[in-house]
Amino acid sequence: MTSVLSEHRPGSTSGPRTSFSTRSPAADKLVRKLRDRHPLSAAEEVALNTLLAAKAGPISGRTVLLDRGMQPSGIHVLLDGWACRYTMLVDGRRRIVAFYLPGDVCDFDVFLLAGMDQTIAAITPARVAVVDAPMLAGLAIDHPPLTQALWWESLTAAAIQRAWTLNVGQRSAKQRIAHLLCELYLRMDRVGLVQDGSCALPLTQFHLGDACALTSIHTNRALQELRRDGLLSLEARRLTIHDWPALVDLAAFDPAYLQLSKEPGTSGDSAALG
Amino acid sequence: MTSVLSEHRPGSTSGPRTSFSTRSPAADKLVRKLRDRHPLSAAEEVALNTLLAAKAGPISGRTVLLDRGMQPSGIHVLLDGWACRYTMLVDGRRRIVAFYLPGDVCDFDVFLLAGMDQTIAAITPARVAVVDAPMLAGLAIDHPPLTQALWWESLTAAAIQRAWTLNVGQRSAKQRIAHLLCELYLRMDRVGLVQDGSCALPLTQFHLGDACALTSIHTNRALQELRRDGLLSLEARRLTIHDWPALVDLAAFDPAYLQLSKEPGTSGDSAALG
DNA sequence: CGACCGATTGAGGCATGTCAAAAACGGTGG
DNA sequence: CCACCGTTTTTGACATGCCTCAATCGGTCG
Repeated sequence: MTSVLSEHRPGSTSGPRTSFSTRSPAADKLVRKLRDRHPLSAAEEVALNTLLAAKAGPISGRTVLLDRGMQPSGIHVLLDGWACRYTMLVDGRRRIVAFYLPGDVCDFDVFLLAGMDQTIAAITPARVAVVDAPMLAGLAIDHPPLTQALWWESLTAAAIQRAWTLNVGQRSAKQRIAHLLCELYLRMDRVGLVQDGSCALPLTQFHLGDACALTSIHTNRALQELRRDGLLSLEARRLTIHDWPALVDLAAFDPAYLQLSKEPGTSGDSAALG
Repeated sequence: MTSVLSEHRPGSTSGPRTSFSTRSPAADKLVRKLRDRHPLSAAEEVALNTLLAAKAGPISGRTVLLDRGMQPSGIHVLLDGWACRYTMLVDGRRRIVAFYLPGDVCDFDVFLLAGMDQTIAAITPARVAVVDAPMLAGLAIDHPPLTQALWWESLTAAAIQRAWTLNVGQRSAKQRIAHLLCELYLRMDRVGLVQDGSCALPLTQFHLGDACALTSIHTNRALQELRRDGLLSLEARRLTIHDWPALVDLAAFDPAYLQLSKEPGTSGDSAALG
C-alpha cells in the first residue's frame, strides 16, 4: 500500500465515479458524498435531491446566509459555490473557522435553537437550498439511512474542525497554508470538482490568511515559497497541484480525518487505479 | 473583586439544580447536561443512567482509552475524572484538541468506522463507561428524545471545537489561557462541579500550553499575569475565579457557544441571581 | 479614466519560542 | 522523620517567526 500513496494523486479517480451520478447534476453533490461512505437506495437519493432542488435558489457573492444572533430559517445546503463561517472581532479582524464547498451542509447547528454565535456568508455566487428543520427531520424519519448518513456528515465536519484547531495551533505559516490547500483539494475531489490535478479555489489571500490565523501579507510570502518549491500553482482562482506527495509531506497532512476511504479494507479506490 | 463577584458568578446557581438530581450520583452528570437543554422523561433518564452504570469501570490516570488507528470497542462516556484528545507530532510535541470533563462523551466519532486519527487518554484517575454503539443505538431508537439530546450534545462539542480554533488562532497568550479557563469553569458548572467560585482543574501547565498552542514556559508567564491582575488563582489543582466579569472581558469570552441558556430570552439564570 | 480591490515588496518591532537551569512540590522508601 | 527522586513550576537570556506600517503595482469595473 505504500506505492498507492505516490500513485494516488486525487483527481485521477473522479472520472469513473462521475459517470455514476447523472440524476440531478446540481443538487447531486451532497448525495454523492453521503453515498460514498454509506449506501443509499435510489429512492432515498431521489427524495433528498428532490427536496433540495425544490428549495434551491441563487444568491450572489458575499450574501450573508446566517448572521450572529439571527434566528435561522432552516438548514443551508450549498449546491454550488463557496461559503465560509467567521467571527468578526472587536478590532475589525475576521477569523474564518470553516469553509463550505459545493455539497456541504453549512449549519447543522440549526438544531441548537439558542441562536448562532457566528456568521455564515457566501464567498462566490452560489446556489443554496434552505430546508426547514422539520421537513428534513421528516425525511430522515421516513428514511433512516439518511439520518445516519447526515449524522456521519456532521461528525466529519467536527473532525475537520479538530484538524483546523491543530493546523492553526501547531504548524508554521507555510505548513498551515499547505495543509489547508490539501484539505480543500481533497474535499473538492470528493464532490467531483477536481480535473487534471486542479480545481477552482475562489479564495483571496485574505481568506486564506484569516483561516490560517495569518496576515494576508505573510500568507502571500508563504504561498510564494510553495510556488517556488514547485509544489503548486495558484492563480486566476484556480489551484493546481504539481507535487502531491511532497505537498502532503511538507504539510504533515494525514487525510484520515476526512473519512474518504470507501470501506476499511476493501480499498476500492486503489483497485480502480491499478 | 467582591460585589460584582456575587452578582454574576456562575456556580452560585448550582445549589438548586443539584437538589434535583439524586438518582445516580456518579453516572448522573451526562443526564444532567442533556436534560438541561432538552426535557427527558424519568424513564429515559433511568434507562441511560442504568446503561452507563452497568458499563462503568475505574481507570487510572494516563490510561489510553483509544489510540490512533485502533478499532474502538465502543463509545466512552466519562463519569468522573478528566481526559483529553491529542495528536503527537513527529518532533515529539503534543497538541491537545479537546478536554473531556465528567459527563462528557469522548468519541462520538466511533460511528465513523474508519478509525481514529487521534488519541484519547485519561488525565486523572477516572470512571468510564464503554458503551458499544449498537446498544446505544438501540436505546436511542427506543427513546427518540435521547437521540435528539445526544445529537445536540455532539453539536455542542462541535461548537466548542470551533471556539478552540478561534481561540488558538486569534488571541494573545494571556487571552487564550483566560478563555480556556472560562470555558472549563462553565463546563464544570454545568455538571454541578463548581462550589463557591472554584472548581477542580487537574491540568498541568503543559496541558494548558498544549491546548492553547503555547509552550509551558509561556503559559506559566501568562498565568502569573492573570494571578497578578487578581482575576483568578490556580493552585493545588484547583481553579478559583476572583473577578469573573473582568476575566470574561479580558478573554473576549462569549459563552453563547456552550449552549448553556435554558431558553433564549427567558434568562432564568440571571433572574435567579438577582 | 479614476477608484477600488487584491497581490506584492520592504523595513523594523514584538510576542512567543528555545535553551538552560534552579527551585518547589509530592510521593516513596529507608 | 529524613533522604531521595521524578514531576511541575518558575526564572533568565537570547533567537526568530510573524505582525505592523507603509508603499507600489496590477487588474477590473463603473
